[in-house]
Amino acid sequence: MGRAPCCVKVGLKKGKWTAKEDELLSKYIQANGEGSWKSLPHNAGLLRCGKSCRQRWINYLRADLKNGNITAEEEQIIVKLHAALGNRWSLIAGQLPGRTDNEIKNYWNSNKEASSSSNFKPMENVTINEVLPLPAITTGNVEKRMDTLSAFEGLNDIKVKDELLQPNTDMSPNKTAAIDESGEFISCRSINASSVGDGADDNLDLEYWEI
DNA sequence: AACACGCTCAACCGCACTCGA
DNA sequence: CTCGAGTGCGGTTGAGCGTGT
Repeated sequence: MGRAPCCVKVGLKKGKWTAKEDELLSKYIQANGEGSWKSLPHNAGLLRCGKSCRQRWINYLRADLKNGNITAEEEQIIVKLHAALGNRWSLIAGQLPGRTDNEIKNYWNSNKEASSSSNFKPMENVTINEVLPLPAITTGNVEKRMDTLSAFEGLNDIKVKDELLQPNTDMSPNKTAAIDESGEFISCRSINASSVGDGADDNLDLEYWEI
Protein backbone atom coordinates (compact mmCIF):
# COMPACT_ATOMS: atom_id res chain seq x y z
CA MET A 1 0.00 0.00 0.00
CA GLY A 2 1.67 3.15 -1.19
CA ARG A 3 1.27 6.75 -0.27
CA ALA A 4 -1.94 8.39 -1.39
CA PRO A 5 -1.68 10.50 -4.53
CA CYS A 6 -1.22 14.20 -3.89
CA CYS A 7 -4.35 15.20 -5.80
CA VAL A 8 -6.64 12.81 -4.01
CA LYS A 9 -8.97 15.53 -2.71
CA VAL A 10 -12.34 15.53 -4.35
CA GLY A 11 -12.74 18.32 -6.88
CA LEU A 12 -9.09 18.95 -7.64
CA LYS A 13 -8.54 19.31 -11.34
CA LYS A 14 -6.03 17.32 -13.37
CA GLY A 15 -4.84 17.46 -16.94
CA LYS A 16 -4.00 20.36 -19.21
CA TRP A 17 -3.76 23.85 -17.78
CA THR A 18 -5.99 26.53 -19.23
CA ALA A 19 -4.91 30.08 -20.02
CA LYS A 20 -7.12 31.30 -17.16
CA GLU A 21 -5.39 28.99 -14.68
CA ASP A 22 -1.98 30.11 -15.93
CA GLU A 23 -2.99 33.71 -15.41
CA LEU A 24 -4.23 33.08 -11.88
CA LEU A 25 -1.05 31.26 -10.96
CA SER A 26 1.26 33.83 -12.53
CA LYS A 27 -0.49 36.76 -10.92
CA TYR A 28 -0.47 35.14 -7.51
CA ILE A 29 3.22 34.29 -7.61
CA GLN A 30 4.17 37.70 -8.95
CA ALA A 31 2.30 39.26 -6.05
CA ASN A 32 3.30 36.84 -3.30
CA GLY A 33 6.39 35.04 -4.50
CA GLU A 34 7.12 31.35 -4.78
CA GLY A 35 6.80 28.87 -1.94
CA SER A 36 4.03 27.56 0.31
CA TRP A 37 2.89 25.39 -2.55
CA LYS A 38 0.53 23.52 -0.29
CA SER A 39 -1.63 26.54 0.42
CA LEU A 40 -0.99 28.37 -2.84
CA PRO A 41 -3.78 26.78 -4.91
CA HIS A 42 -6.42 27.72 -2.37
CA ASN A 43 -5.06 31.24 -1.95
CA ALA A 44 -4.79 31.74 -5.69
CA GLY A 45 -8.26 30.37 -6.36
CA LEU A 46 -7.04 27.32 -8.24
CA LEU A 47 -8.54 23.85 -8.07
CA ARG A 48 -5.16 22.22 -8.42
CA CYS A 49 -2.80 20.53 -6.01
CA GLY A 50 0.34 22.35 -4.91
CA LYS A 51 2.65 20.03 -6.76
CA SER A 52 0.83 20.66 -9.99
CA CYS A 53 1.07 24.43 -9.47
CA ARG A 54 4.77 24.23 -8.68
CA GLN A 55 5.50 22.15 -11.74
CA ARG A 56 3.48 24.41 -14.01
CA TRP A 57 5.26 27.49 -12.70
CA ILE A 58 8.77 26.06 -12.84
CA ASN A 59 8.46 24.45 -16.25
CA TYR A 60 6.32 26.88 -18.21
CA LEU A 61 5.39 30.13 -16.56
CA ARG A 62 8.63 31.52 -15.08
CA ALA A 63 9.71 34.70 -16.81
CA ASP A 64 13.32 33.61 -17.28
CA LEU A 65 12.52 30.53 -19.33
CA LYS A 66 14.02 30.25 -22.78
CA ASN A 67 11.69 29.45 -25.64
CA GLY A 68 12.61 27.49 -28.72
CA ASN A 69 14.56 24.38 -29.52
CA ILE A 70 17.71 23.20 -27.81
CA THR A 71 20.66 24.67 -29.67
CA ALA A 72 23.67 22.69 -30.85
CA GLU A 73 25.76 24.34 -28.14
CA GLU A 74 23.22 23.41 -25.48
CA GLU A 75 23.08 19.88 -26.83
CA GLN A 76 26.83 19.52 -26.43
CA ILE A 77 26.60 20.71 -22.84
CA ILE A 78 23.74 18.33 -22.12
CA VAL A 79 25.60 15.35 -23.53
CA LYS A 80 28.75 16.15 -21.58
CA LEU A 81 26.91 16.84 -18.35
CA HIS A 82 24.80 13.73 -18.75
CA ALA A 83 27.95 11.70 -19.18
CA ALA A 84 29.26 13.25 -15.98
CA LEU A 85 26.14 13.29 -13.87
CA GLY A 86 23.82 10.68 -15.28
CA ASN A 87 20.09 11.35 -15.15
CA ARG A 88 20.42 14.22 -12.71
CA TRP A 89 18.32 16.52 -14.77
CA SER A 90 17.99 19.29 -12.25
CA LEU A 91 21.77 19.60 -11.97
CA ILE A 92 22.10 19.63 -15.74
CA ALA A 93 19.34 22.20 -16.03
CA GLY A 94 21.16 24.33 -13.48
CA GLN A 95 23.98 24.75 -15.98
CA LEU A 96 21.64 25.79 -18.80
CA PRO A 97 19.97 29.10 -17.98
CA GLY A 98 16.37 29.21 -19.09
CA ARG A 99 16.04 25.45 -19.47
CA THR A 100 14.15 23.16 -17.12
CA ASP A 101 14.89 19.66 -15.94
CA ASN A 102 11.69 18.41 -17.58
CA GLU A 103 12.65 19.97 -20.88
CA ILE A 104 16.11 18.46 -20.83
CA LYS A 105 14.79 15.09 -19.73
CA ASN A 106 12.31 15.06 -22.61
CA TYR A 107 15.00 16.16 -25.03
CA TRP A 108 17.36 13.47 -23.86
CA ASN A 109 14.74 10.73 -24.01
CA SER A 110 13.88 11.77 -27.55
CA ASN A 111 17.48 11.93 -28.70
CA LYS A 112 19.39 9.45 -26.58
CA GLU A 113 19.95 6.99 -29.41
CA ALA A 114 21.82 9.63 -31.36
CA SER A 115 23.60 11.05 -28.35
CA SER A 116 24.85 7.99 -26.59
CA SER A 117 26.76 5.93 -29.08
CA SER A 118 29.74 7.03 -31.09
CA ASN A 119 31.23 9.88 -29.13
CA PHE A 120 32.52 7.87 -26.22
CA LYS A 121 35.81 6.08 -26.59
CA PRO A 122 37.89 4.03 -24.21
CA MET A 123 40.14 6.24 -22.19
CA GLU A 124 43.83 5.68 -22.75
CA ASN A 125 47.02 7.41 -21.74
CA VAL A 126 45.46 9.09 -18.79
CA THR A 127 46.48 9.32 -15.20
CA ILE A 128 43.96 10.65 -12.78
CA ASN A 129 46.08 12.39 -10.27
CA GLU A 130 44.22 15.09 -8.51
CA VAL A 131 40.93 15.82 -6.87
CA LEU A 132 39.51 19.20 -7.68
CA PRO A 133 36.28 20.86 -6.72
CA LEU A 134 33.80 21.55 -9.45
CA PRO A 135 32.33 24.98 -9.64
CA ALA A 136 29.25 25.16 -7.49
CA ILE A 137 26.09 24.02 -9.18
CA THR A 138 23.00 25.84 -8.06
CA THR A 139 19.54 24.37 -8.30
CA GLY A 140 16.79 26.50 -6.89
CA ASN A 141 17.94 27.74 -3.53
CA VAL A 142 20.29 24.85 -2.96
CA GLU A 143 23.96 25.14 -3.82
CA LYS A 144 25.71 21.84 -4.31
CA ARG A 145 29.45 21.44 -4.59
CA MET A 146 30.98 18.24 -5.86
CA ASP A 147 34.46 16.84 -5.64
CA THR A 148 35.64 15.32 -8.87
CA LEU A 149 38.62 13.63 -10.33
CA SER A 150 40.74 15.62 -12.72
CA ALA A 151 42.26 13.79 -15.67
CA PHE A 152 45.44 14.71 -17.47
CA GLU A 153 46.51 13.20 -20.75
CA GLY A 154 49.95 12.22 -21.92
CA LEU A 155 50.87 9.31 -19.66
CA ASN A 156 50.96 5.67 -20.64
CA ASP A 157 48.85 3.85 -18.13
CA ILE A 158 45.52 4.50 -16.58
CA LYS A 159 46.26 4.96 -12.91
CA VAL A 160 44.37 6.44 -10.07
CA LYS A 161 46.06 7.30 -6.83
CA ASP A 162 44.54 5.16 -4.13
CA GLU A 163 43.89 8.00 -1.77
CA LEU A 164 41.86 9.78 -4.43
CA LEU A 165 39.39 6.96 -4.83
CA GLN A 166 37.00 8.08 -2.21
CA PRO A 167 33.31 8.35 -2.83
CA ASN A 168 32.21 11.92 -2.73
CA THR A 169 29.00 13.09 -1.22
CA ASP A 170 27.14 13.70 -4.42
CA MET A 171 28.05 10.78 -6.63
CA SER A 172 28.37 7.08 -6.24
CA PRO A 173 31.89 5.79 -6.96
CA ASN A 174 30.94 4.45 -10.34
CA LYS A 175 29.49 7.72 -11.46
CA THR A 176 32.41 10.01 -10.94
CA ALA A 177 33.08 13.00 -13.11
CA ALA A 178 36.43 14.23 -14.24
CA ILE A 179 37.31 17.67 -15.48
CA ASP A 180 40.48 19.12 -16.87
CA GLU A 181 42.31 22.15 -15.52
CA SER A 182 40.15 24.56 -17.48
CA GLY A 183 36.97 23.07 -16.13
CA GLU A 184 36.00 21.14 -19.26
CA PHE A 185 34.45 17.75 -18.68
CA ILE A 186 36.70 14.99 -19.98
CA SER A 187 36.13 11.73 -18.18
CA CYS A 188 32.75 11.17 -16.90
CA ARG A 189 31.41 7.70 -16.44
CA SER A 190 31.82 4.00 -15.89
CA ILE A 191 34.46 3.86 -13.23
CA ASN A 192 34.25 0.24 -12.23
CA ALA A 193 33.22 0.31 -8.59
CA SER A 194 35.08 -2.91 -7.83
CA SER A 195 38.32 -1.19 -8.73
CA VAL A 196 37.81 1.68 -6.38
CA GLY A 197 40.23 1.51 -3.55
CA ASP A 198 42.13 -1.50 -4.80
CA GLY A 199 45.36 0.29 -5.48
CA ALA A 200 47.18 2.74 -7.69
CA ASP A 201 47.75 0.31 -10.55
CA ASP A 202 44.16 -0.70 -11.13
CA ASN A 203 42.96 -0.57 -14.66
CA LEU A 204 39.62 1.12 -14.68
CA ASP A 205 36.92 0.79 -17.22
CA LEU A 206 36.74 4.42 -18.21
CA GLU A 207 35.10 6.18 -21.07
CA TYR A 208 35.43 9.80 -21.91
CA TRP A 209 33.95 12.50 -24.01
CA GLU A 210 36.25 13.34 -26.86
CA ILE A 211 36.45 17.11 -27.00
C1' DA B 1 -9.10 9.96 -47.38
C1' DA B 2 -8.27 6.84 -43.76
C1' DC B 3 -5.54 4.42 -40.89
C1' DA B 4 -1.29 3.04 -38.42
C1' DC B 5 2.71 4.24 -36.36
C1' DG B 6 6.19 6.98 -34.10
C1' DC B 7 7.59 11.14 -31.81
C1' DT B 8 7.15 15.06 -28.70
C1' DC B 9 6.20 17.07 -24.56
C1' DA B 10 2.98 18.47 -20.78
C1' DA B 11 1.58 16.49 -16.81
C1' DC B 12 1.17 12.93 -13.28
C1' DC B 13 3.04 9.77 -9.83
C1' DG B 14 5.64 8.13 -6.10
C1' DC B 15 9.96 8.02 -3.70
C1' DA B 16 13.59 10.66 -1.38
C1' DC B 17 15.03 14.40 1.05
C1' DT B 18 14.76 18.47 4.24
C1' DC B 19 13.46 20.80 8.09
C1' DG B 20 10.84 22.24 11.92
C1' DA B 21 8.05 20.85 15.92
C1' DC C 1 16.09 11.73 18.43
C1' DT C 2 11.77 10.97 16.04
C1' DC C 3 8.08 12.00 13.25
C1' DG C 4 5.40 14.16 9.82
C1' DA C 5 4.44 17.84 6.51
C1' DG C 6 6.21 20.05 2.71
C1' DT C 7 9.11 20.08 -1.18
C1' DG C 8 12.22 18.38 -4.91
C1' DC C 9 13.36 15.14 -8.25
C1' DG C 10 13.35 11.53 -11.75
C1' DG C 11 10.56 8.01 -14.08
C1' DT C 12 6.52 7.23 -16.59
C1' DT C 13 2.27 8.08 -19.04
C1' DG C 14 -0.76 9.46 -22.58
C1' DA C 15 -2.83 13.01 -25.63
C1' DG C 16 -1.90 15.35 -29.69
C1' DC C 17 0.43 15.89 -33.81
C1' DG C 18 3.08 14.71 -37.97
C1' DT C 19 4.40 11.43 -41.36
C1' DG C 20 4.23 7.29 -44.07
C1' DT C 21 1.53 3.80 -46.41
